[in-house]
Amino acid sequence: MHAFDILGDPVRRRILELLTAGEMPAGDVVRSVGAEFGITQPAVSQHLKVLRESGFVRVRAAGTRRLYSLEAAPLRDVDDWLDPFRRFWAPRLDALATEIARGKKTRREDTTPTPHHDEEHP
Amino acid sequence: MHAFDILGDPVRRRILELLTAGEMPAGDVVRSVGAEFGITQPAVSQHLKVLRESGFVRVRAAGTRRLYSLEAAPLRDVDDWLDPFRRFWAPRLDALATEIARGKKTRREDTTPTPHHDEEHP
DNA sequence: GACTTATATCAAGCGACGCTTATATTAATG
DNA sequence: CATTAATATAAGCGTCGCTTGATATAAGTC
Repeated sequence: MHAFDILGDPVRRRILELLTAGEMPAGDVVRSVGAEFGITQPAVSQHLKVLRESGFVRVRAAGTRRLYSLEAAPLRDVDDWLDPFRRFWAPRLDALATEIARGKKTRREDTTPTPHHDEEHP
Repeated sequence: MHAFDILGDPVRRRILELLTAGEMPAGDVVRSVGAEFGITQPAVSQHLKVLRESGFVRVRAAGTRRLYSLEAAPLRDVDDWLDPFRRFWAPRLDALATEIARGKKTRREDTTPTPHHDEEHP
């Protein structure tokens, strides 16, 4: 299942946002998200499973609790996918800043951008 | 329909990637994507419709042709959604660089990040 | 104006996904 | 050891999105 399919679901997006605050037991996620979306415990648990199997989150057992935490990699992939599109709104010049900011490997030999659509119709 | 739902489909993602090269007639998209995914003209046309109605692309008529081009806004929204997660992989320090790079409006009063999971259970 | 080209729309089928209820599993607790 | 708490799994069902085949629209061409 592709990363974007995972993020297609609002419940899953919300779960990821929640985990931004740090590790959290499944029960807390269930209460929070369950209340917000009006869905049951199994429903949330299944979303957690999807997030687990797609590598978006990690689990750690603590007694009967399951502590979930964010896993950066898949989201980073999404971020990378966005890369070719950034030039459509990034102010230019900052190309370098972006490189630095996002810790780029190599990419881009600075071909003149040519943003889309150039009216020349008669 | 949420931006991530739009991007959930691989055909639509490919179309957007194609349009990265600039404005392109529907027919070209049909041939390119159609061949790559083995789908018909109506299929592609409907994906274009979805992209149109969700604001990911813009159309311009030129005779019987329809010239499609990228629209940055929705992708930018996705980029913005990723923001709270960036600290999970961005090397820190670059916070400033990122701001510059991504042309941030205001956001973030620089609260100490505190990346996830902090064990303190009794 | 008939014909072709380019593209959109419609109707229908199918499959996948998410939700629910019920139940299983495993750990803590008395 | 029986019971409760926390979480996961199973089975069934409805819905929704994707694709196809057929058709509509509209602009160029002869």
